[in-house]
Amino acid sequence: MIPTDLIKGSLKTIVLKLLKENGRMYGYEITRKVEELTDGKIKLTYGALYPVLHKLESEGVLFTESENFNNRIRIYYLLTTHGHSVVAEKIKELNEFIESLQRIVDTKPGLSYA
Amino acid sequence: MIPTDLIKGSLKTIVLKLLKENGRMYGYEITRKVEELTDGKIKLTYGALYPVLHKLESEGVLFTESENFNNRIRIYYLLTTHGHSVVAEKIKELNEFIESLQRIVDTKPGLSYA
DNA sequence: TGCAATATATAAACAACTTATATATTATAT
DNA sequence: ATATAATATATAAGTTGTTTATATATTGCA
Repeated sequence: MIPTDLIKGSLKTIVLKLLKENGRMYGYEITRKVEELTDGKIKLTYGALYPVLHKLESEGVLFTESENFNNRIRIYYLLTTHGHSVVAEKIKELNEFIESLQRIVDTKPGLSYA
Repeated sequence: MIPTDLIKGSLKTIVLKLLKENGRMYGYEITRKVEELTDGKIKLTYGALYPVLHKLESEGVLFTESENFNNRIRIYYLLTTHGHSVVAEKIKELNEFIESLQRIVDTKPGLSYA
């Protein structure tokens, strides 16, 4: 419903925010959660999600815990100590972004009816 | 202040919304207006803005009017008839996106304090 | 005289995402 | 029995889009 190009830049922050909230999550779970929170309006693709998770891991923002669940491997992602401070900053930026977008979109369409 | 990667996907919609609002604008004016509306938090780069404007023109969403102002050429961009219906759709999508982001960011950080 | 602001534009390099593909298990429906 | 959907992770090629650097030119201010 919401075109993917709108979501692009926010993907990293969304992932970090969810991990902060839920302690630890695996990839598939993250996509489900985002769909649930947005009534199916935002659907993350794995081709975008996994590279982001791997990159955040290589940057020391996340670390993983592998577990066996019903003969399937589940890779949980968790925030590192450093990751916790990164999330706080990212969420602040996202809030500023949301505010800025609202100011742009909410401006009245001219006072033509006044 | 707001990292550019957050803005990326919304650039097109922001430009279209401003053109709808102001009738016609030139590139430099668009960057000024966005800075003004967001207290300097969003700064568009020309390397991103002009390709977007040119693409929208080639798609028939915008058309241009060149004028001479103080010996400088100003290229005004305006919405075509088709462009007007595109903007309406884009703004709707952006509003849905903003709502979705808010739902993700506003969820309580666990009921750990309840 | 030089710097900042105004004004548009392109190109090379880089980053990021989409689409397609591969693999494997479990549950549900037919 | 068999097929399909859901669960689950991952990579690669191709495409798209952005950053950074660069070019050009005028006006106003110090």
